[in-house]
Parts: sequence; C-alpha cells; structure tokens
Amino acid sequence: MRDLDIAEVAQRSGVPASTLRFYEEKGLIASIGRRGLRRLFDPDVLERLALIALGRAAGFSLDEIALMFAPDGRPRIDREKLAAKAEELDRTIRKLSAMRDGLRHAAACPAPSHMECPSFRRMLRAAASGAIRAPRKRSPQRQPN
Amino acid sequence: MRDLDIAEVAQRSGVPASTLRFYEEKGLIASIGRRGLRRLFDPDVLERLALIALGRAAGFSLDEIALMFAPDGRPRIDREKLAAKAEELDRTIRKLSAMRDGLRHAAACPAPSHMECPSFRRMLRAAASGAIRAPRKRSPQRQPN
DNA sequence: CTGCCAGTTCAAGTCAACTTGAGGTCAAGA
DNA sequence: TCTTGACCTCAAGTTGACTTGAACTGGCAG
Repeated sequence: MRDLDIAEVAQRSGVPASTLRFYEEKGLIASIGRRGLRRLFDPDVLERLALIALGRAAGFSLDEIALMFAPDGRPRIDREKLAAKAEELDRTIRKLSAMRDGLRHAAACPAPSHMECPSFRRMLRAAASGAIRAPRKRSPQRQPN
Repeated sequence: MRDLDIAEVAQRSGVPASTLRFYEEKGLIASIGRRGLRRLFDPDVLERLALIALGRAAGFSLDEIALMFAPDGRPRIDREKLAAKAEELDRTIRKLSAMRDGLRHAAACPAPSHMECPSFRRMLRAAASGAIRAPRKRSPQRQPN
C-alpha cells in the first residue's frame, strides 16, 4: 500500500486531521514526507494509531503512551506497566461497582426521602470520608466524519 | 452545634477552603452569614458537602448536582437519574473489565512481541474501531490537611 | 493601640487532550 | 493561467473543577 495523505489517514483511522497533527507534534506519530505542504504517512501509522487508541482506552496518558514506543518507533511495551494498569482498573471497577449498586438501591429505595435510607446514608458516609472519589467523565471525543 | 467558620468546615469535611468558596460561588452551598469578613456556615453544610462528594463519586458534574437541590436547599433526588447513572456506570464497568482482562492477558502473554499475540491484536482492533474509548483519569483531588 | 494573620475578593493560571480561527500555500482541474 | 479548496502554521480557545497570586481587611491577642 502506498503512502497516505492526512485525509486518508483521518478517514481510515477515524482520527481527525487536527488530532493527527497534534499527535505528530507530540511525537506520537511521524509523517514520512510531504507532497507540497501535505503530510504523507506510511500506512503503518494506522497500526500505531490503533495502539494509541488502545493505550488511551486502557487509561494511559499520551505522555505514557509516548514512552511505550522505542526511539526506533517500535512498540516497547512494558508488561509490568500493563499489569499495574490492570490492577488500577480493577480497583476502579470495584469502586464503580459499589457505586452502581448503591445507586440502584437508592433508585429503588422506598424510603420517602433518601436521607432516611440506611443504604444511602452509608454511601454518604463513604463519600464524605473520601473512601470513594470522583471518576472523571470520559472524553467527549467527536465522531469520525 | 453552632455555626462553623470556613476553616472548621474545611477541617471537618476535608474540602479545602478554596473549594468551599468555589462551591458557594457556584451555588452548591451557602454561607449563613459573616463574622467580619469570615463566612459562617450552618453545620448542615457538612451533610450537603457529603452529598456533593457522593454525587461527584457517582460521576455527576457539579452542574448536575446543583440541579439535585431544590431552591429551598433540600435534596430533590431524581430516582430516574440515579438509575440512568447506574446503567451508565454498568456500561463503563463492562468496558473496563474487558480492558482489564485484556491487559492481564497481554501482561502475561508469552508471545515475543505483543503484535503476535492474538488477544492483543483483538484489543487493538476493538480500540481502532472505536468500540472502546478513553476513560478520563480521576481527579487529582488533594488530601485534607 | 497595634500588629498579626487567617480570612477576603477577583482575576488569572492549571491540566489534558484537543479544537478552532486567521491568514497563508500550493497541486491540480478547468 | 487562474481558481479552488484542502492542507499548512501558529496562537489561542475550550472544558471542568479547582488552585494560586496579589492586594486587602478586620477580629483579637498582647
């Protein structure tokens, strides 16, 4: 497959051109040349973008992801980091599960006011004590065209 | 219990004074008066802060939380919203669980390179297709003093 | 009476990951 | 050759939830 221009990469990967430029600036991807002003990319960039998307989905920051590529551009994935992230996810999952169960109970709770629901009050105490914390919302992340 | 000044509220709730001012500005809490310049709070503010913390932990934005208080200041919690948030959490949990399992596999995978691991490649495809998306990191949220 | 210092206001800064806008370029089709 | 329009660069804006800094105030201990 021959080189792709930025529009083709955007179209095939679903990643907006502005993001591709941004990723290039960050050193996450590299263009292999230009046709006029236009960037040309090696088709390999698609796999790389998939890796980046995977890393993001797993909760790695772009900076962390950048460290997962060797200077030669090949992925250098650290199994310990993966395991650590898995653990982190697991902890998050436990908290979210507890929260989900609490919410379900509160939604179904027959008490006239939530403040009279023991389960709700238990969650309140947990939240107040900082035992549980705010998970940030997922990125808005626009649709592919 | 008599009124609390902002330092006491901060200390008892673990919420920094700057955040309390910010919440007041946003209309999430209200001070009951002043001693000189200093805000005074009704002790009820502690319960309110706990509710706010709970809402944040459940993934509601501050704006959404603000809507959960009636103009008179009493919680007006919509069971449908709770149920909807529980569903949302459940979807998030499923995705995170899949990701965690994938990460665990990748961490333990004997393939010399991850690109040769079928499981890893499956995750890659899922990420590339946008089936899974980046969960934003949880808020840094400083420790109480 | 005086100074301390924890409180106050308001504006601006932070963080991450992008997006948007203004103004410029250039390969290609008419 | 001229026009078009997608692409370019660079700076600045966006979002949400706060934090930080500068300049100021006033209750209270000494």
